[in-house]
Amino acid sequence: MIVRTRFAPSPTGFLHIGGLRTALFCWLYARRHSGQFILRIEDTDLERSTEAAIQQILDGMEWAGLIQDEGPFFQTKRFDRYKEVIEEMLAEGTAYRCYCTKEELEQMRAQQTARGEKPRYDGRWRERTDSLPGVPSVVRFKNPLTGEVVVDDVVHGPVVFQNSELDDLIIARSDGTPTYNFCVVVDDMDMQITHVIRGDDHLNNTPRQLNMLLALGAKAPVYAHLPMILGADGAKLSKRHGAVSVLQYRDDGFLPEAVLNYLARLGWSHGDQEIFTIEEMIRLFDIADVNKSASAFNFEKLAWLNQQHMMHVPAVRIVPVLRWHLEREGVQAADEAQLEQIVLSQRERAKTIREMALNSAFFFRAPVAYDEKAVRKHVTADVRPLLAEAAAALGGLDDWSAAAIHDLISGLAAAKGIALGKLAQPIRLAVCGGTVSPPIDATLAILGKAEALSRLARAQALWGA
RNA sequence: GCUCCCUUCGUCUAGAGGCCUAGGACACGGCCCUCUCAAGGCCGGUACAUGGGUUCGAAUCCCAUAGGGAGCGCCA
Repeated sequence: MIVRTRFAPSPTGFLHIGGLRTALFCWLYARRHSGQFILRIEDTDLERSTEAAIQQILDGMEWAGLIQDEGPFFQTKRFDRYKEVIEEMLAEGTAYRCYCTKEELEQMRAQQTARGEKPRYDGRWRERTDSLPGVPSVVRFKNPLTGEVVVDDVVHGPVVFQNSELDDLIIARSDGTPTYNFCVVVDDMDMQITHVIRGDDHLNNTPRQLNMLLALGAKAPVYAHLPMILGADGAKLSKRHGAVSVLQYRDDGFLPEAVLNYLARLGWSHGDQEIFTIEEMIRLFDIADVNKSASAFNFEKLAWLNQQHMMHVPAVRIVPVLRWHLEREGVQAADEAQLEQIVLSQRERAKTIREMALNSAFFFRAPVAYDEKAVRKHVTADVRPLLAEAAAALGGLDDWSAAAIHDLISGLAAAKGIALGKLAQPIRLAVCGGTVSPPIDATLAILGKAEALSRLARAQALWGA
């Protein structure tokens, strides 16, 4: 059997972190079993689905690297097929027409609620064969009245539902269009989905879908219902904390592999390992090991993981991303080798690549202002001559490598009997404008001799050194 | 209201009856390293929701209770 999983978002909003995790688990499972991952857009809600949302989902999936083997399929393009199945069911008697008006149904529900019962359709048209001419009708699935349905869920274990709790759901609206639960069933059957992996908010829909699948003579897929992701405060994910587009994570400077790693570790683990490459996730991930309980989204841990990935991945992996973020800050950076050096020296001091870009802009723009307080503290009367001496010595340095620069500066500091910091900080201020940068030798080396010396000269003139 | 699901440090988790005076990670505090900021190393505190069983023995099994969540649409 070839494993076939699917991710089936509805384009009524952006792809957020919860959807991405569902997609990831589907994708990982398919990859691990050399199966196929199918992308299906569930756009039957014509009112709320938008073209922008579709594009946004596609972009998000691409950024994350979760590439489908088949699709994207669109349910709106399959209406003929759904209609065909509905006709079949009507003919076979597994579905029937119901002529209740919306008002009638509302009234029925109101009465049931008043009696403390669960609101549901009472089956008043189930056995009728007549029709009301001129009155619009819907088509309902004839759900079994007795017995039970067992959803043998991979993460939850067997979950039993009584058929008596289930009512006859509408599969075709009065305008003839099919409804969600029905489309899912037909699609999963037609697309030969073997493993349905989705959020556990769908667990309650599963027995109905299973009954329909059985009525259609299809083989039931394996189900796995994933726990939800909550906001940092433990409440439902909202726009305030994480329910933003996954593309926002790209814009904020996160690596897709870090986001995926973080998502994988939400509800799943492999011993004490925290950092996983994509390959490791594929090799080690199994839905059977997924937890049952919901988990809260923790931004700090994601940031930490992002930095871990930045430090572990080859620097060239980061270069184009850094370039992209620099450009968004209005900095044009052409030199590949220089960018690589920046990544190497900055990645342990930034949680995100955006932060790295912000911290590295000074390499491309000479400081226009200097941290006043720091200047007062570090550029004291006694160090001014030393600064001049250092600048002069650097001017005579032919080998502009970090090692040579380091030898020169620390040699000078030693000769003068002062701590390295006494000299490094003023130089740092002169070339960066602030007190934070990579080690001073690396900073100067990356800057280049000409640029470094010109910045030093400018600062000296300003400070009267 | 009814049905279904969930419950180990603040957070993510390990834990499949004795290996648990509950392990790891993020965050937090302290120390070390140190030219800044980081990164790194070491140390520290904090958790089995509650109550009953079962058992020689329970975080682990069973039952209640409590709390949280989902579903109950001509939405998906």
